[in-house]
Amino acid sequence: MKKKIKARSVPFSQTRSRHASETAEDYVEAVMELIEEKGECRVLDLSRYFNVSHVTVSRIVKRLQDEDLLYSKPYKPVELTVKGSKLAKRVKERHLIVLAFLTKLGVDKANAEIDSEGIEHHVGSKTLAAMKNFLK
Amino acid sequence: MKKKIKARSVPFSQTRSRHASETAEDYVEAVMELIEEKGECRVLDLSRYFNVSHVTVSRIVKRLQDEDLLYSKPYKPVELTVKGSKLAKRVKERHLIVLAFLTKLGVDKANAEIDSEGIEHHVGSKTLAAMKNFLK
DNA sequence: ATGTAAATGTAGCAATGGCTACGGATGATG
DNA sequence: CATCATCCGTAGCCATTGCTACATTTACAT
Repeated sequence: MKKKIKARSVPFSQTRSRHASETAEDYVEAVMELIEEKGECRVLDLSRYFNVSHVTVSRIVKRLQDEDLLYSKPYKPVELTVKGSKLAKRVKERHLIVLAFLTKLGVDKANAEIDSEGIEHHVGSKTLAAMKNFLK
Repeated sequence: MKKKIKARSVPFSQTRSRHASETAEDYVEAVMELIEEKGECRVLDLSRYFNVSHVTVSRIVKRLQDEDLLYSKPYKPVELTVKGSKLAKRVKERHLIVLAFLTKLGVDKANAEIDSEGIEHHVGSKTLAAMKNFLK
């Protein structure tokens, strides 16, 4: 009599690990932008960028160092590893595509920027390709 | 000499509270779907749906009861409050629009389902309107 | 060279969402 | 009405991401 419960489509994307990956993507992207903008990226730059305390930033930076995405010595600027730099480029490119896509769809700049920051982490390769295609 | 750090566009969407809202949206939507599908929604139905343990579900259900979105008595099915039901309807409608949108964009069904579940939480009213317009 | 302000680190707390292990409640079946 | 499988709650652990308060380091100015 029981109906089988349809499991959701992303069985292994447990919330916690998915969120940790999103954080990593946000941070490497921010570090790359900040280095481009002002030559270096300090913990406080990141805390202002994300509107969180420097404590939160420094703990996350530590974790991303363990994941070989960032590196920095105490009291020194944060830099990207080769791996982090590659990830940052992919993330930024994806972000720009999503932003351009929403804009072309007719969303105003302010809302396109807000929504693209949330949406970008969930755009898979197929959806990204479809967006690129729409932009042509 | 210092450049001003451009704060990100969503200053108050701190990661933690944003994630808690997404969880609420996912749960009310799931409860509504499960009640439609099989007449009632048990904790174990939700744990199978989300692929998490029943303990995780029951803690989240408790929190959402405090937020007046769900209610249930011990060992009884989970039900939606009026507030939860309204939220669920909005969320489901938005979900369906995002799914239809991605499909019309040319994304295959499987990927459209996966991505829409992540994207839906970040689609603001302006973007949603643009998607609806595209569907016409 | 020294002192001070700014930047960063450390300690420790809370909320959220994962888990296992265990025990109590419910309901169907004999 | 007793038993047993299933369902659910509780206890207690961990990780992540918030925070405040306090300590330390750095760097610049005098």
